[in-house]
Amino acid sequence: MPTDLTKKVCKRSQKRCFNVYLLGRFRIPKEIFFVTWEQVLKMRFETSTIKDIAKALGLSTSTVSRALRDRYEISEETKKIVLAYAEKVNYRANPIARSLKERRSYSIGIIVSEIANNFFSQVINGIESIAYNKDYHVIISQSHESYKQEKLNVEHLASRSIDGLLIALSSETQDIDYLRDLYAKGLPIVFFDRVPENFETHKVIANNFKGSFDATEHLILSGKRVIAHLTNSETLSNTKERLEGYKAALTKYHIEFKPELVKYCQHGGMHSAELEQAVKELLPLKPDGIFISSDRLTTGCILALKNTNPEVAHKIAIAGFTNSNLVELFSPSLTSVKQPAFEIGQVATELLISMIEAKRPITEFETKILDTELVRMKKNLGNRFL
Amino acid sequence: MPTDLTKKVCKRSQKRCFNVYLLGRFRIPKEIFFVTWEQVLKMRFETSTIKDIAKALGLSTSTVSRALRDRYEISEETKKIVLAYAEKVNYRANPIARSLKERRSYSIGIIVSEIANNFFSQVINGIESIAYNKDYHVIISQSHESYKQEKLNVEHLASRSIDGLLIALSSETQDIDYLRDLYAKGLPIVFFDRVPENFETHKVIANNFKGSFDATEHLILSGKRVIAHLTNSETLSNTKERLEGYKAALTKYHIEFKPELVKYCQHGGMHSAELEQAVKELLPLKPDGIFISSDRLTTGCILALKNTNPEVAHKIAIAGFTNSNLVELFSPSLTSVKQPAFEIGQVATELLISMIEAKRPITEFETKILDTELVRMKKNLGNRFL
DNA sequence: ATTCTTCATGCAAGCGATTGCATCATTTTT
DNA sequence: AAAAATGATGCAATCGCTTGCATGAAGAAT
Repeated sequence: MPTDLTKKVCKRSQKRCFNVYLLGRFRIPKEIFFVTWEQVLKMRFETSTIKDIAKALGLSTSTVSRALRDRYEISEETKKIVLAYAEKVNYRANPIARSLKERRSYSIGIIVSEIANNFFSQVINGIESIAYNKDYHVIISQSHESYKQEKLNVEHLASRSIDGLLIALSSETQDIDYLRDLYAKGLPIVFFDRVPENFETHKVIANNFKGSFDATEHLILSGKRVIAHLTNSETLSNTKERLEGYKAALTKYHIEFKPELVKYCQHGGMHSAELEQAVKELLPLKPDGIFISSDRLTTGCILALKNTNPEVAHKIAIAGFTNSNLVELFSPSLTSVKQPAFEIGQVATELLISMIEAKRPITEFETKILDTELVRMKKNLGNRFL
Repeated sequence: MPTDLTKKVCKRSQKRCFNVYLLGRFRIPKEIFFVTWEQVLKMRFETSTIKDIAKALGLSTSTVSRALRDRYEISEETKKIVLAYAEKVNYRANPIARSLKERRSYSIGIIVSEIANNFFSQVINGIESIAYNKDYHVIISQSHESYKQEKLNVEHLASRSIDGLLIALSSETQDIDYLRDLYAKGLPIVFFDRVPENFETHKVIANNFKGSFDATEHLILSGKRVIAHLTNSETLSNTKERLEGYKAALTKYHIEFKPELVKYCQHGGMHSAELEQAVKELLPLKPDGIFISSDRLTTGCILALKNTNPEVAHKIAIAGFTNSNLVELFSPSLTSVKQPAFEIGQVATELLISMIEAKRPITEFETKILDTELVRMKKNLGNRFL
């Protein structure tokens, strides 16, 4: 790629010729330019390689490689020399070369709907805490709750040779055959938060049933009787589980379950119109409490309430899943169900890495269920500042 | 790595022997196991390579490679055949191999303090929007406002052969020599939001001066006269610029600048104690307005106010930098300065990619300044629901 | 007809690291 | 003393892809 060279233009086709390099009118010895360009490339990140060390120490590259990896074949003495020299020249193994040779990249892919979502960013922190310790890198992608985007990202990651995948499905996703394909080809996958049925692998979720039960029960115990339920796409695993928790609490207190009080949001609250519509449909039923089943929906619903019906916004008790650390700032205030996001990330990562590093195919899979925490609304606070 | 083999234990040293493989008591022909293991590795991600295509089509790998890359040397006919076949077998170039050969990875590193911060997650969305289009991958790392972590992450990324780096410095960072080193070695770097002085490269920032001026002026025009300023680490570029904007607004309205009304938070509000301390020191000065200069500080300060001095929290007017999309939910409500986060990400990425792909060293650098937006508090809303 | 261009393709050398096996000197065992 | 085992190291192939250059055929220019 000798940019200093004029390439001759072919008279016939008017395209640039190849194999013919001109400097002015003279054919020139290419070496001059090639060497220059090569040097430029070499200079860029002039890091020492195993070869350099080998040459400097009068050893072979294999010996150096083995010494660096602390293999038993190499004598202690040699190891010491190699290690010392490597340290001196600040040698870093080229991870790309290693990946090529070892057919793995020491990186794991993460797919979440939005990193801006508190729950997911906390999960990611959990993932990183484990991954970095075990010397894995993480590559984060966002699906923005779109199936198409999700699939694209996963395939992009797969082509980048990730060693494993951690994924929370988008609210749109129904068809996970593309994941099955990759899984069948040997890509370890661990699902978290939003997990599919009929997919035999490790999964990590919050105790959605209990979280919902607790939140709903809390509303009931505060005297609410007409409790609506605003929730995510019907297809998501946690939507179902949370609905069950809600129902169970109603049952326990002998409150009749009314399907019309349940509203699903296909896009998980990505569009505010969706939420406003749901709120609009719900209000005529005069709910005195709403239980909301996801982070984005919770904040979105309060916003929608405030925007469309400010006069009732403060009269309806709200309990919802959210990992926002700003809940205390919200007005109207609410009771929140916090998922153990950080831990979910940690556990999922541990499972994934165990799969990646397993010597032989795994046949036993677990679904880990971690408890949620109910953070009750500070009652007085809520009123004092109203 | 033939795991099916028992390695004989050396009687002398009690270590496992090498070069000697046993199956039960018999020395066995190693090939059997090696082949098996190789096959397992092969099977994992059984993707077709250029070699496979070449063999199937009776061409050389060079021709296939060139055809796939649409080089002019190859005839249209051959290209068509190769492309069709590649499509058929769903060929994907191995990016690792390509990276090794080309000495670049087609990925760019991002360092932010927290992805959970709305500003940064929006920046990241902007970065992705450009990067993915140009076929670059992004790798996100968080410094958590720690210098040590930041340096570690940058070096980790660099060793992963990123092609370029987008970075917003942590609030702790003072010494950027490690970045200078990498830059000198040829790593393109673009700074955004928190940029260093004396570093000749592209930078992208918000118009911090004007943003601060506007916010402060807004407070003044609402009748406030004792306006405190809560801000980030004194060393950050935007801290200085925002302070200047604040001062300029005071000057314009003939309000005396009082240094004691300015409080710096070294850790950018990562520790709530830091904020509570600042609030505690500020309140005795009886401010009737506070201008806060960063996302995390803004929310953190309101929280601290509410927690420590709920009785005054609603009496002090607050204006602050924040990109939170939940501002409308906050109580007390506030006036916010929104940075053009998405655009900052886009512009920074475009600049970075232009550096990466530049044919020759760049000597002219730009600092792009994008305008902020002032979102005024909804006055009635603020009161009606109090 | 001869020489020069133009086109199309293949050869082979890397990129940096890993690793099976050969080699050889040195024990240890029989 | 001969045979076997051990210990330390090097050779060379390989991962998948890119690319400078050689090659050889066909067409154009002289």
